Amino acid sequence: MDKTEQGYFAQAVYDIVRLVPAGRATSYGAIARAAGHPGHSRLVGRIMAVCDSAASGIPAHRVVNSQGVLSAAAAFGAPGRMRQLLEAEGVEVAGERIRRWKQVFWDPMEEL
DNA sequence: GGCGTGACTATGG
DNA sequence: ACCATAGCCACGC
Repeated sequence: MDKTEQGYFAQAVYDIVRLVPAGRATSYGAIARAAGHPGHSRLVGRIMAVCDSAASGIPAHRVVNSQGVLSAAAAFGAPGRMRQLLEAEGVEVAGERIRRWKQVFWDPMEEL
């Protein structure tokens, strides 16, 4: 995957994240698949790490790992910030994990 | 080019 | 439910 292709991929990733409804969340792997690049979940993570959600308006807090764990928590400045954003939308979080993950999970593929 | 690293995932104990 | 292992892929040194 060359630099240019990654640019388009990054755009696709951001577009998909913007579609995630408040109160729901999706995973890196699900996004990678929906963007047409299964197997690039780590790349999705790297892309999200530089998205600057505060300035871009991208709801990055609605992206967690395949188990519903807030693996990106450390990137939201103050500890507990990501969790706070989720709970403000009605998502219950126990420790670092989203409760009733199976129900909260939102699959981008089902919206196409 | 080798090697460690990371906002990942699936599988097995 | 928790931990280890093994694929995975792009980056930086």
